[in-house]
Amino acid sequence: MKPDYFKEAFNKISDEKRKKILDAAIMEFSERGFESANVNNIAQKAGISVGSVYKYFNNKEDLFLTIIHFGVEMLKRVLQEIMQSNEDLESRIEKIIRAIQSHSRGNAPLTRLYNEMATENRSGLVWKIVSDMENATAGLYTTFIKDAQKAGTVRADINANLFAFYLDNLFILLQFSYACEYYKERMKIFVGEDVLDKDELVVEQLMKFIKGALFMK
Amino acid sequence: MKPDYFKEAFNKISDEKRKKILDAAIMEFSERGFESANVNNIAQKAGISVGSVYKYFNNKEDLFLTIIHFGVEMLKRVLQEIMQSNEDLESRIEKIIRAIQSHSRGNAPLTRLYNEMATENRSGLVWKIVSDMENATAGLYTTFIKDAQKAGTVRADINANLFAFYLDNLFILLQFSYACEYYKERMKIFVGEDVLDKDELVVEQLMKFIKGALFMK
Amino acid sequence: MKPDYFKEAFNKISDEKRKKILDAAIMEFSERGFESANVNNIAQKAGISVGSVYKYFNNKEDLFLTIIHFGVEMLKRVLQEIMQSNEDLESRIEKIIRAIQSHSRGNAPLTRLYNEMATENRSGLVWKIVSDMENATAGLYTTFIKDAQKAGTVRADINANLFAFYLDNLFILLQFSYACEYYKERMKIFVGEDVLDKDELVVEQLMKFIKGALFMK
Amino acid sequence: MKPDYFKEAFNKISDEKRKKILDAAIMEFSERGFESANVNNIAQKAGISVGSVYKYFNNKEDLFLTIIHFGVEMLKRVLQEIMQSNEDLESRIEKIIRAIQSHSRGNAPLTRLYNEMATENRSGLVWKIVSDMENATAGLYTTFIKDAQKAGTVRADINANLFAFYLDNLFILLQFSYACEYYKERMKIFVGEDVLDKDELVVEQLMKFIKGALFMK
DNA sequence: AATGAATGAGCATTCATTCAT
DNA sequence: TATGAATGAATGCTCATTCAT
Repeated sequence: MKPDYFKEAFNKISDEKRKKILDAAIMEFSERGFESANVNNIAQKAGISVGSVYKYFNNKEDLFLTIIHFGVEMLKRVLQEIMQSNEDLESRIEKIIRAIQSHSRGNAPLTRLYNEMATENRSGLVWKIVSDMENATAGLYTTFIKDAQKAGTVRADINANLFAFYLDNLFILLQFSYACEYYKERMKIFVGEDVLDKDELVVEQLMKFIKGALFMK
Repeated sequence: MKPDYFKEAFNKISDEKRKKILDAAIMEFSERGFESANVNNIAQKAGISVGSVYKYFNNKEDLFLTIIHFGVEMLKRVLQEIMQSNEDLESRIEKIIRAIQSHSRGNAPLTRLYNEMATENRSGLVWKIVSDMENATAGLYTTFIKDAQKAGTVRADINANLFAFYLDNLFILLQFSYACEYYKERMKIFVGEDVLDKDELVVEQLMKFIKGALFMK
Repeated sequence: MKPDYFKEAFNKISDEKRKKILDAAIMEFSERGFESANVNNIAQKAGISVGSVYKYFNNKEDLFLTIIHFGVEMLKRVLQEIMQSNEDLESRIEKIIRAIQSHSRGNAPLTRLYNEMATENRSGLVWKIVSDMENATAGLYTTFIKDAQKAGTVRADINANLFAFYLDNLFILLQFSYACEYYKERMKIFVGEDVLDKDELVVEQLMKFIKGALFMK
Repeated sequence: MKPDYFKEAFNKISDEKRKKILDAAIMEFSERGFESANVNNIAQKAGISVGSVYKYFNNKEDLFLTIIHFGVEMLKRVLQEIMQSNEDLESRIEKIIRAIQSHSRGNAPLTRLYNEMATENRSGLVWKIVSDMENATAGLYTTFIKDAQKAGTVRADINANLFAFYLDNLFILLQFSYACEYYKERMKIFVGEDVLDKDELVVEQLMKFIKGALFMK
């Protein structure tokens, strides 16, 4: 019933303090990776003592999981906002792409963490946190595609589950391409050094790619 | 002129020994990540002494880079083989997808390493190794799409660079989905627990997705 | 402005603890030399953890430099006390000789360190610490000799700088002869096995040697 | 009966090879000290294999002792040559001073080794090698002084043993001052930056110092 | 509740020495 | 006899975690 990875004490502190701790941890983990991240550093950056960190979290891993949880919740909110609107699938997809551009740029460290986490050799625990978001996402995308198939806008000869999967794959790598050094460089190689100044082109072409894949002609 | 990250001595040992060392390192690095990987463990698994490891490599990082280099070369070879065939774009894409399925399953640790590496906070060095493969891939895909556009099989109203990019994005995440725990779980959520037994379906649907995106109707 | 080679934390601990650490380090370094000295040993001897050693000092070298600094400061104090007295040159020299006898015996490990340090292949850093003491000593001796030349007690036909140098050379080797195994054995060969029980004779004869060299007849 | 620290095999190799090995060892030991000296390096510099080093010497320490032995023998020869001449004490002392200047400059690494060795925390073994030279030196100096006392050139009111000791102390530190970085810097502080260009002055003043100490007026 | 000094297990790396060839 | 690849014990240093204040 307490799906959290922090102790009661972390709930009781001021929002400001909590934010400072989360921000410090996000920066440290995203800059140095889980192993190299230094708990003492995080405490210092957050302006609290190490002792306090361990009053709020059982260990380094739980602090990491809390951050992940926090990031996932933020992403969830962004997605839900888009998904709750009453537009057609095409508009929603375009909105998601634009949201990815602004969110992964504005929350680059958090996005890098998502990449980090997917690598992490502690997947088991991480998975518990992320799975329900993936579940939600998967369900939503699949449902929308199925609905659109019934409505006749999306072609009927495709497997909605797999198409939802491929769609989300495109979204995930786009996210990384705006936030993670490695994928950013890779995108530049594919598209050109100035790709980061051509958001509109990226959206337009990705929409063409997806529409071609999904929709009736 | 010496693009390698190992010492002369590593060249002189038997192929069998070299393989044992590379395998041990691949396992350790892919299982635990760069930081947590233990050089003494690698030596033990490889059946040699730590001292020998340092006779072959200057340090842990160089051992890691050698592994990456090795993995990249292997991937290159797989791709080149496919690309040099004289088939049309559609067949080639299908071949790539099938190659991804078998290669990322057969070389899961190596593939996990690719994910690991893209995360690594030592991107600078890693990038030097991987960038030329990315360059080659990007060039090839883009050229093929442009040629197909001229030939009239691929629609003319798209930006070849970006489409090549999206295509490769799909490939990369497919790779991870067969090799990395996290992405494997995610794929199961999207497609179903038995997805790993449905390779043919995955290929067929991905082909539909891509063909819809690329080709004329 | 902070001419010290230790961290703030080393200032904050109790005098007793600080002394235990310095003593342990002096013993280890003087017994085994810089390279062979074992930081873990020092920690154990001092009754603290290795981690603490590194809370107090950035590294082994800084610990060594701190010890040297400490030894130099102690020597400085001994010399200054003697030099500030209002006696004539002859009395002062005799006092120095006696001070050397008691100080190098009472602080043998520290004195051995001085020898060690003069050898050390890290002279650069060490020199920064010791040079100001050497400067002070050189200046003092030279000035005193010049003054005595003006006063007519020391002969006028000598170069004060060089005579000060030779004087200090005698002092330094006397120091080593009471503290370092090698030089102690050598002294026994020159003077006899019982030389360590004949402090008065050593003083008396060294005074004769120096007075003959310096003073008018 | 075999007062050497090397194996038979070292006797059998060519003079040239032996010299290369000794030179390489002298350089390495004097540059880096006993602990930091690297046997593999020495072998490489000498153009032989490590295996061979261990064919010639039982271990690193014996190699070190052999070097010391070699250095001592060389010094002995220099001294004996001077001492066998038929001059008076004063001339001989001057000759020794000049010999120190040229020898410690010409064989700086060897001289540094002498300093190194006196520090070494393996004094026991070292002492066995050096003691007979010290014995010889001590005996010679003392005898000469006693003879000169009988002849009436050196004052009768001094202890020949102690004066010989002080004399040799001056010689030893002069040696170091020309060969060891630390003592060289110290000499510059006492005498001036250009002291190394003023050999004549150094001799002249040291002669004055010693003559004042020893001789009748 | 908060602090931060203290702990000590853990790991990368070096190098004297051995021994199969 | 000579080689040099192989060994593995040894050690400086880091950092997650604890706990006395």
